Formats: sequence, structure tokens, C-alpha cells
Amino acid sequence: MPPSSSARLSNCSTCNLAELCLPVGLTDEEMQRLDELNMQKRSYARGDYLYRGGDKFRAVFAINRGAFKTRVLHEDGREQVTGFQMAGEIIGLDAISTDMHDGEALALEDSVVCELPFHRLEALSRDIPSLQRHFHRIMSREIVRDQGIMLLLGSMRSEERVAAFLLTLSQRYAARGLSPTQFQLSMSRQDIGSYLGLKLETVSRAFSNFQEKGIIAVRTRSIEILDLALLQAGINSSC
Amino acid sequence: MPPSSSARLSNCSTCNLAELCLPVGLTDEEMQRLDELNMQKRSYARGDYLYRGGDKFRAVFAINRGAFKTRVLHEDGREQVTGFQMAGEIIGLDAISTDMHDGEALALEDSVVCELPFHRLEALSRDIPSLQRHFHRIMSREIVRDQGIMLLLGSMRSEERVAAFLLTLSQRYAARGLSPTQFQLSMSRQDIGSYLGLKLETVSRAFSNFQEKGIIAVRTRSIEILDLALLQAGINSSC
DNA sequence: CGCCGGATTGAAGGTACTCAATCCGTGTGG
DNA sequence: CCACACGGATTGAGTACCTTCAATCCGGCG
Repeated sequence: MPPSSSARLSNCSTCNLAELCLPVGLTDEEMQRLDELNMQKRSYARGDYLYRGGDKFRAVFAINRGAFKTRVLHEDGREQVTGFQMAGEIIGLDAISTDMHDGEALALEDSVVCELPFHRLEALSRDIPSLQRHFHRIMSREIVRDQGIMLLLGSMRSEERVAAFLLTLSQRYAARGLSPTQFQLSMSRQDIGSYLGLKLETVSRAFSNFQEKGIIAVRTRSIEILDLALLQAGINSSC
Repeated sequence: MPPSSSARLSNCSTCNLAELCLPVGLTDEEMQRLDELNMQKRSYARGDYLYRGGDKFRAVFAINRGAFKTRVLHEDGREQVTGFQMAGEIIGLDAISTDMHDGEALALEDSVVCELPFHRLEALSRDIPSLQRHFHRIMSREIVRDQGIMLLLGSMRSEERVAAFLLTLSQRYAARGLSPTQFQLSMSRQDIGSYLGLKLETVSRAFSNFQEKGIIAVRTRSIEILDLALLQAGINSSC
């Protein structure tokens, strides 16, 4: 049975590989060949580790449903959250470098991920240039994202960081067809703080302050952005 | 004339592509095919831009001689130095994502770089799996490095950051067969401060403090590390 | 209902920043 | 060849911002 257009879409949406498939524009034959990846779907409960530091590298992961946080650890116990990942994003790229995971990833919600065996992904991308280019874009995007966070951590005040964090979330929800102004946080204040280089109390104070100014409405993990423009403005001026 | 073993080495050392060639273990034929990259060698004077934000992406760059700093800019003029690159390192990977450079790179010294046209590099890595894997490792290493800096920026005190900076430099010089304990800084205190999320005065104070403790000897841009162990210890405890 | 972890709020303290003066090394011009 | 000028580096004093410590609040779940 030849793959129909709808089969192609369902094939792709089966694993919800927004970052991996959608922008590529593959032919029917190429879509068929994606089966060679032999993707495994796995479920993870809230709190489960997807991988940990030192784990042998076998696959990168496409998040199908749910959300994860990634972090790196320092010997003395300090941790730094390096990102929050949601459906459609690729995770685990840190391990390519040394064949071992450098940091760890754990589920913030019950989640489903597709494992993409890396040697098969590489082999396939040798045959499909557009897949190759797309994978390179994904890695490069991760570099750009990380450097953006370096900018945030290195040269923004606490409230600017929190505003930037909320705006990024807003944009990512919008890109998924969800509301850019109303959403639930899947991470704790401590997680946000670690990500932004702040203590949880400072994050909390920033939220409260934004609320007093009518910029957002917060109720624990439920966020509503009331004034996107003001939030945006908060990043450019330190007021 | 068939390529001899020495020819292979000279081919590689011509461009000093430590990160690109050395660990790959290519066959003679594959080494020959590297010529297809048609690498252009270019010189840059101190202060020259290698690329700037918004530049069209054409190539990644292998630094042959000299040193660069990369940085990202914020609308309001704030800048964040995202890294210092030296001979043998690959630079410009940020542009793959959008076909446009996101940040900028400028020469800290008079430098020479090889331009690697990216579409040719991709084409060649489709034919040479070990080159493909190696390029993936380079991108992944950049991600790991950036996440390490996020850890530094997000959860270390000022003196820990400066100590970590010096240790990283030390290791990189050692990896190049240079002295790990004596070297010249090619960047200003302000550059270091921007990289570490500190003001230049804070960097200067940290240097002075380390010197008083007998950990290092500083004379403007000349550094000698007197006690590597103490410097290392300074990262793990906040004393 | 009562517990528990997470979140909020307050007050006090510390680290790094700001502002400013001085120093030093390099390069330039008299 | 020396004097001067200039940018970068050092050092000091006062301040701001974020952290620390601690108390309280809130919401979900047993």
C-alpha cells in the first residue's frame, strides 16, 4: 500500500516530530525510509529520568507528549537547569560529543518520547540531504538558544530574566497552537530559579511584582499574561 | 603523485584543523577528497570582524592561527561574550540554524582562518561517515561547553568563575602543547567580565586576591599559575 | 480535617556593582 | 630620547540588588 498524503502526516504526527520532520519537505519515498529509524516509543512518569549523566549514548529523543527539564551537575552538588523541553523538541544532543550523556533529563509531567537510534539517524541523513540539513539546524538552534541564555544569565537583572522566561514560554506555546497568554507552568519556582540563575524567592517576588503592576496574573502554577507589551518592555529597560 | 603519510599530515596541518581532521582517522582517499572543500585561507587583523550578526551564512571557520571572541548583542546595546576561540577550533556554527549569523566574532589578535563552505562540508560528510560523526561531535561539544558556562553563570560566585576561567584556559593551552601555567591573555578584563557575567573591576579584584594568596602571578595580561590545585579547589568551595 | 510540599512575604545581611581616583604600559610626537 | 597622552588595569568607598533566614500561607491529598 503506497503511502498517501494523510498517511505521511499521520506517520509524522504519530511521534509528533515537529522539530525533526515537519520543516523538511520529504518525498513519499523518503518518508517511508524514516521507518528505518525504527523509532521506539516510551512512556515516562513525572519524576522519571530520561537519561542521567554518564549514561551510554544510544539515541536522541523526540518528545511526543509532556515536558522535561535538563540539568547539569557540579561535583559539590550544585545544579544548573539548562532548559525546559516540550512536545516536538529534540533532547539528548549533549551525548554525541563523548558517547556519554553529560547532563540529565527528567520528566516534569507524565510524558511520551520517541527514541531515535543515533547511528540510524546518521545513516539516513547521509541518504537524505534535507534530513541532514535539518538535523544540523536542530543542533545549531540549540547552540543559539544556549547562547541566548548566556546573555540572560550574564547581563540581565532578575526581573528581566523572569520576563524573558515568560515571553519565551509564551512564544513556544503559540508555536504549538496553544494560548500564548494563558498556560500552566510544569516546573517549580526552584526549577525556574535554577534555570535563571536566581533563588526561588526572587522568582516569586518577580511574579508578585508583575502581578501588582497588572502585567500578569499568577496563581501558583497558572499564568495569565495580561500585557505582553509591558512584559516585553520589561526586558529592555531595568525598571 | 599519491599522497604519502607525511603529505596527509601536512595537508591537515596546513589549516591546523585540530578539531576538524585529527581525530577522524581518514583513509588516504578520504584525505584527498577533503580538497573538494576548496578551503579558503584568510587573514584578519586584531579588531576585524570574522562575521557579524545578520551576515549570510556561507561557511564555518577553522581557526588556523590567532584568537577570536564571539558575542551576542541585545537591542539595548548590552553584549554578552559567549566564548574565546583559539587555533584549531571551529567557529560560526550558530548560523546553520537560520542561514544567518546570530552573533558576531572578532579577532583578538592578528589571525588566520580557513573557510569551510558549509554545503560542501555537508556533501562530503554524506560520503565519509567518520567525517559526519566528527562534525556532529564538534557541534555537540559546543552545546556541552555552552551548558557548562550556563552552570558557571547561574551558580558560581565571582571568584569561582574567574578560577574556572583560568583553569579552562590552562587546559586548552596544555592540549596544544603549550605551557598550562604560563600564558598571555589575548582579551581585556572587560571581555573576561562580559564572558563571566561580571564587571571588569570584579575580575581585576579576583586576580589581585588570587595573587595575594600566592595562587597566581598576574602582570596585566601575563598570567602564571603558581598553584593549580588551589585554583581547582577554589571552584568547589566558596572560600 | 490535618498534613505536607511548594509558594509567598518580610527583614537583615552580603556580594558584586557603581562611581571615582590613581596607576601603569604602550605608543606617539616633540 | 624623553615627555606626554591614552586606554586599560587597579584600588577604594558607598550603594543596590539579590540572597539568606525565617515565618506564614496556600492547595492538594490522604
